[in-house]
Amino acid sequence: MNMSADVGDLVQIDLARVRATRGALAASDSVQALADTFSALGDPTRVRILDALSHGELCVCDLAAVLRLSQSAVSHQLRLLRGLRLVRPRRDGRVVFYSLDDQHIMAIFRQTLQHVEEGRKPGAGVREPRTAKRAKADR
Amino acid sequence: MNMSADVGDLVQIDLARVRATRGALAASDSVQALADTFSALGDPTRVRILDALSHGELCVCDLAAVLRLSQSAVSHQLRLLRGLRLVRPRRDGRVVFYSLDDQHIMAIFRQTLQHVEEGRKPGAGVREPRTAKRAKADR
DNA sequence: TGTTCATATGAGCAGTTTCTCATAAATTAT
DNA sequence: ATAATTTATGAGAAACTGCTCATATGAACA
Repeated sequence: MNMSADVGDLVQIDLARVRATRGALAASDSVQALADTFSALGDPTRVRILDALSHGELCVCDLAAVLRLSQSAVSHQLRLLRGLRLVRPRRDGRVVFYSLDDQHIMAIFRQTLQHVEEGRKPGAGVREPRTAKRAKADR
Repeated sequence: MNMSADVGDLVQIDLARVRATRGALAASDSVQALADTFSALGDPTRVRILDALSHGELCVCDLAAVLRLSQSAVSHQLRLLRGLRLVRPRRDGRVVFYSLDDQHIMAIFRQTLQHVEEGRKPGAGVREPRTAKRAKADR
């Protein structure tokens, strides 16, 4: 284990800037919360679930049909999304309807899509066609 | 392999709603792009990198010092973020400075934090303290 | 009460991820 | 050129993810 750049190692580190930046960092609570949430959004299946629900509530059963996934897979994912309050259940008899729990999410989708589109613009040629994530993507 | 709810299985599926919703789903390109991007944001280390860079550009070396990570780890993560055009490199001699490549990201961070805060509000008691993601979180 | 339908959950496998170590590549200075 | 410094990358280990299968739980109805 060699943390390489513990401030103090005599590398060419701009100590002033390092300390200043450190002082301005977000609380680790916030960092963790952000990562948890994005992590939940960082899966095609869950994006599709949220996208589907954005058009209105659906029961687990219909949701599975819409996305052509097994009921079990959908249920597992819903539990995760529920835990992060991204979706909300409403029981009606033996059926459970799910809906988006927070309109922020769709706004975030929109903005993120904007970021993505931004990249496909004429100007700057794409340096690296995103090989890294593609792996997971094409699974 | 039992896709359970292929439309046609005679379960209690609302065929009309299923088909309607299907027609309104986002293109799989967009879904994939969203998932790829969120996936990149869904890791504490990368969130911290972006947060640090949001205060101004930093060379790899300083960034590693700020976050107390190895140079190698930072470099690997930067490659990933670069691939998704979340950060951009600028070479100056043998040093490479990285900066945020898109202001959208900080806006997305802000909105996502809003979502998170929303949950900590007085009203609705937290049903499930986010056990699922905690695992990864506490790694 | 017992059966049926809808949803939830536990276990386990196959594929990914992220880190570390070792080493290559790039750039400046001697 | 050679050495020194900074960044990039490949390989491999340990941990994590998302799916399926099997089964439990919950609600409605005979």
